[in-house]
This record gives sequence, structure tokens and C-alpha cells, in this order.
Amino acid sequence: MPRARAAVDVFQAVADPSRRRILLALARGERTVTQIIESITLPQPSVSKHLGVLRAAGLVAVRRRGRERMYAVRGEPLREVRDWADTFKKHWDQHLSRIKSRAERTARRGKESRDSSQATPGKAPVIPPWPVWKGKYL
Amino acid sequence: MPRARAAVDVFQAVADPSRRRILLALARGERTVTQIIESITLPQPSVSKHLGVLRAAGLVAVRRRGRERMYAVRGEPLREVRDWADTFKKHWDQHLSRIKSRAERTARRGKESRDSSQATPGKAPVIPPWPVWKGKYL
DNA sequence: GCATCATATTCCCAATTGAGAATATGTCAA
DNA sequence: TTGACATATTCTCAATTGGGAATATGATGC
Repeated sequence: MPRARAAVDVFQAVADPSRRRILLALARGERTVTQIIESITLPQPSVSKHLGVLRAAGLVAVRRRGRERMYAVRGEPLREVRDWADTFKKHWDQHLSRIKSRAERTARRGKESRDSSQATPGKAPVIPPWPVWKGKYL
Repeated sequence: MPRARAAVDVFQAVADPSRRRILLALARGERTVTQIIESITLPQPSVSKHLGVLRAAGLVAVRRRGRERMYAVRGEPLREVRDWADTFKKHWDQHLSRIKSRAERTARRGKESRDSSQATPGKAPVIPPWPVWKGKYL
């Protein structure tokens, strides 16, 4: 019921592209906020705010060095993300073989009349052809 | 700079816990919307809407079976999530060893210029102790 | 102290989000 | 056709979000 806040939930924290870019910039080693700002084009307050979210999610660690702050990746929370996605590995392995078998089936019969509107009683494809719009699946 | 919409971006789509639960429910095989509703406690319109988002992200496939609809996981987009998170594997592998080596380096007379913020000569941990609240890092 | 650099915080705003209720669409069965 | 069932869509609402500008805090050097 409670909405997952980006300030706490790793998946939410990682959902923002700017934050992923920040993490990527930090992947090679510690960076100051100024260095991060240089690598990704984003105003300083935004970067600081994103860093705050990443900090709240435990994804970065801070250390003071003089008047600057060194940020470093703290990758451990990402393990959950990886493990979760990895759970579905079989589903993306299976995907191609499914497409393949479907293609073979379709090729064996000449033309397909209509697809998702009516499933053929004998063999109903699990994965229908997917409408694509702007490079994304609809 | 455009905000990533959940209806298109995989990371966003996966950021919602309810949607992750739906995917988990589908992980074992095709399910009807009603079956999904039964496995996760959430009102039907919410489930349908979440399924719409998952569909828009290419994470599920639909197939009609009579008056019901069978949803199935389409895991391929999750590969990007996994690969991205996997990029940081070294950061959770090397986490402890990094603290260790840095502690050793610093202990060996930390020449590292001025850590004017109370660099306790002897050990300056890269990762400060992390405040935890409700099992999450703050 | 004072000016300056580095970073964080606050405030405002438009857009997105997710829940919930009500309603609409579509399909089967009698 | 009528009615029950399965699912989707619409609408409203409150909360969250991210950007931008302005401002605040904090450390350094003179």
C-alpha cells in the first residue's frame, strides 16, 4: 500500500536516468560533485539532490576532503536488483526459442490471417507479435 | 532531460513494487488477470493498470482465451536491467576489500595531503557508518 | 573578518504517479 | 436478447517527482 519512495527504495532510486548516469560516472572511482557535474550535463542543485537520493538508498558513500566531498559507489544494494532481474533469465532465454518456433510454425503454414483477435484452437501462440511505437513495445 | 515515463522505460516500470509482484506471480507461467488479483491483494482496476504499464514496457505479453486474457512474462527487457546492475558487481565484491586496503594504505602513514576534516591519522574509512532506518540506509 | 569556492537546501511549479470508485467494453451462456 | 462474468478505461485526488532559481551552509585562504 505505501508507495515506494525513491529516497529509500533501490529500484526507485535507480529508475531515474540521471541517477544512473551519476552512478556510471562514479563507477570508475571517487568523484567530487564538481567532477560529476562536468561529466553529466545537469545543474549543480539537481546533481546534489540526486546524490541525496542515492545516498538515502545506500548507493553512494560520501567523504569530505577539504571543502569538497568525494562520492563513491556503494554497489551492494544493487545486488538485490541484479538478483531480482536474474530471476527472469529463463524468460529471456526462452523468448528467442519461442519466437523461433512460432516463426517456423507460421512459415509452415502460408499466410497468417489474423493474430491476437482470435486464437487458433489448435495451436495458440503464447507470445503474439508485438506492436511497436517509437522503438517501444505497445 | 525528458523524464522517463513508467509506460515506456523498463527501469521505471520495474520500480513499482506492485508491478514486481505481478511479474513474480507470472514467473511460474501464464496467468489470468483474476488469478493475478488472487495472488496479490490489489483491486482489479489497479492490476489492469499495472498490467498496462508492464505491457507498454514490453515486460508482459497478452493472449485472449475466451473472455479472459492470459498474461505471460516477456523477460527480454529485463536483460538490460540485469546487465546494468551487473556492471557494478565489482563494487559489491570489492566493497569490503576496498575498505581494508584503504585502511592499510592510510595506516602506512596517510600521505594523502590534507584530509582536513579530522582525518584521524591511522584510518579514514571510505565508507562512513551508515544510518539505518526501517532496514533501509539513510 | 572577508571574499570565494564547493556543496546542500529551500521554494515554486508542472508533470507523473498510484489508489479507488464508477463505468465501459467485450464475451460467453441460456 | 438478457444477464453474468472478465477485463479495461475513465475520472478524481493526493502524493511524489524532477527541474530551475535563489539562497544557505561550510571550508579555505588572505
